[in-house]
Amino acid sequence: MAASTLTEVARLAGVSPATASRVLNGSARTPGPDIAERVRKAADSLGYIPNAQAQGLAKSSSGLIGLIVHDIADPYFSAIARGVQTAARHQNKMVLLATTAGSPADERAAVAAFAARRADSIVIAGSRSARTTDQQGNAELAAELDRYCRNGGQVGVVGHAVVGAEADEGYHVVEVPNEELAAELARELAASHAGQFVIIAGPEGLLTSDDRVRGFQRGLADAGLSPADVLHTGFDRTGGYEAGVELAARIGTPNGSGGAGTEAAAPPRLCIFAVNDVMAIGATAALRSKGLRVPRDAAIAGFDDIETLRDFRPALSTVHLPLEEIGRLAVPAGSGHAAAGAVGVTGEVTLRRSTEPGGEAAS
Amino acid sequence: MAASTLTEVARLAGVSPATASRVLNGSARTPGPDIAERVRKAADSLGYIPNAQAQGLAKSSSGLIGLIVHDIADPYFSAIARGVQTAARHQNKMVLLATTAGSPADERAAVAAFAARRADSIVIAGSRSARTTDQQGNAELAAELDRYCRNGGQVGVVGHAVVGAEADEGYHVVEVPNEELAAELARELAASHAGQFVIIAGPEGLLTSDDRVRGFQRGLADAGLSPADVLHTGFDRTGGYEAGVELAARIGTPNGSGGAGTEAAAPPRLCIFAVNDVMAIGATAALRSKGLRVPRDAAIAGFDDIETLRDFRPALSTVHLPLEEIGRLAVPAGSGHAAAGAVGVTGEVTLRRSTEPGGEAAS
DNA sequence: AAGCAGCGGGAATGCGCTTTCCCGTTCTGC
DNA sequence: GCAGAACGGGAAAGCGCATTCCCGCTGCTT
Repeated sequence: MAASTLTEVARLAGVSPATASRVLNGSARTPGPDIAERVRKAADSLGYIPNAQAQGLAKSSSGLIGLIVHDIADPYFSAIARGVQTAARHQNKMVLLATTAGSPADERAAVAAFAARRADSIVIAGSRSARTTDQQGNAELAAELDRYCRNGGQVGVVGHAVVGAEADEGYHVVEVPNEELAAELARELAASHAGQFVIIAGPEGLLTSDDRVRGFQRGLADAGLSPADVLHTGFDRTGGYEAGVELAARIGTPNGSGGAGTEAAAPPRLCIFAVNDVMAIGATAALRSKGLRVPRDAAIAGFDDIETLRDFRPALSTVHLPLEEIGRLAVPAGSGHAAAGAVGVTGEVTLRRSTEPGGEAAS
Repeated sequence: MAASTLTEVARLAGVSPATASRVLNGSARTPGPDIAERVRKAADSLGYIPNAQAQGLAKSSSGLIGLIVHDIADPYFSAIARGVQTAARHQNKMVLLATTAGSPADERAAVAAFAARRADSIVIAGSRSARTTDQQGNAELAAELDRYCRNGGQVGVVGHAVVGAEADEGYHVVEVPNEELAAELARELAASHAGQFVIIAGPEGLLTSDDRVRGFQRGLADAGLSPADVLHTGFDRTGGYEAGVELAARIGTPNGSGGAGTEAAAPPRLCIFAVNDVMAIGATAALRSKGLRVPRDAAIAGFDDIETLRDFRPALSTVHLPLEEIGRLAVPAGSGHAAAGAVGVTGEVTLRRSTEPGGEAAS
């Protein structure tokens, strides 16, 4: 028993398909109430479900929003995805998901797939990469996006404009002030920390990471401090952990435990900035596994303010980002002319226990 | 400049649309190599992207997999979503996302929308509800699903068969042994805990929650203990927090802090089972906010083993569930006959610090 | 009373693609 | 050497729907 079609409904109702179509979708022309009723009843009794593909073909629009993320299980992306989903619902559209692990080639493929499905708009949430190995991929991605836009598609990008895209029409970006916020974080930390600063960064060339690093260094400079060491590693928990292991070695044996050959005087406490929360958590875990304690033996701060991590102890100092709102803003307005351009969001430096200056004293 | 069509490609290549179609999609009949080359070149130069809607319409299949979750930002669901996404990729299909907050009405609507898009299969990940207020909604959902299956759709359900669905063809469920695992958890905990047991459960009628509660009680009974108190609350962090506040009051002032009117002898330590990790975290936060410490003043265990929470301290005792695998298994096999039936996964009780018996003694 | 606007309904066309059917050609087998 | 098979290509018929155009009708104007 195949799904019933509009024609069947029309036949059952004793009207033409045209009329049936008119009553079942709010067309401009509304047939008489009696007929409408008949059609609706027929549709109901047949369990009629319009074929969205056919509708899309005829109207050339699909009610689809494409969403591209690196990894949907990453809390950063899933928070954004929630926002996108919310916005989609308001436009009553559905969201098509693609995960790409950040590979420009995969992203290009995803854009093409979305274009093939005639998605009304595309949201790209992942951080862009500027590595030379990705250069070609980025160019192709940009070309694909441009073509999509030229064909009337709308695209919203989180964070950074896609490298090399010629923002025609219908191309807008949600600007996240990563650099400014990181600078602010650095300044606030600098005010209360005497020790050295270290940055745990993502792979070089990952724009979001680079921005945050740059901002943090600038903030340090603003405070009259010299630049922090930068450790490049994976942009995830594992990366943070590995960097944490290295830093633990650098910090040395914690005071109080009877290590051999420890210096007599405690060195000034290290202050670690991990470019995202998940990395910060990983680093903290590594430190802990080496017998070090946060914030006693090292202060640590992250970025993003991931909700799931909010109950983590010591409470993680971080920069709050309105992730869900970012997701909402990233989806292009359904109706109306394409508002090309950029909207901004603001974050907030949120200092918590993990960078408490009193850390040295506390248990 | 509208997207170019197959016909344009064909014209440019000097062949018929039929031939062009045959070369651009692996049809059974492959045209001659010279012609194929010509067509491919034409397609390339035009930047041809096939219109998936039209293809779908013609082939009546869409390459879409519908995924229904309560909330994509919930780490439980996003982990499953990752698995689904992986499986989809292997079938090279795309996933369509719908979030419903667990409302059967919304789920029904989502299924209808998926059906309208002619999704090849649907995965329902959220826990089913058996509340009487949802009864009608559930029935409608079941009916919608049945219809979808009858029309050749495949559906995969995580956890529980949809109440009232008549498993025709193409309906399969990934069985999660919630009850057994909860029982096992209870038995293991019972072996080392002298104090009372309390369960923080989700809303009554939420099947996953009910199963876990039932299993835990059974495990307690197996160990010769009387049933635990059950607190029903929200199935999320907030619910856990609220329950935690109440339990904190029940536990009373922690030993050592100078509360007035504390009993002289420490009462046996409470052992709390929250039916999922996120709730357990919420409860822990509540306890902590009341000055209580885990596991010293209360032991606590969760369920799911959410990855993002793995660095939480005290490390949360829980039941590990292979969430990603569950997601993968939930998506119906793309090709081949619909393997109706059920596949099972196994979890593993994972005891960690939060229920350590030595908790009373440790700092 | 005749003419015209306006409306409710149907016939027909096309969206872009797949696929069946058909036809002309070349290759095979006896 | 010729019948028939096998093959390579094109014409055309949909897939299910929206929509334009058209037609007969009612109700109004002058």
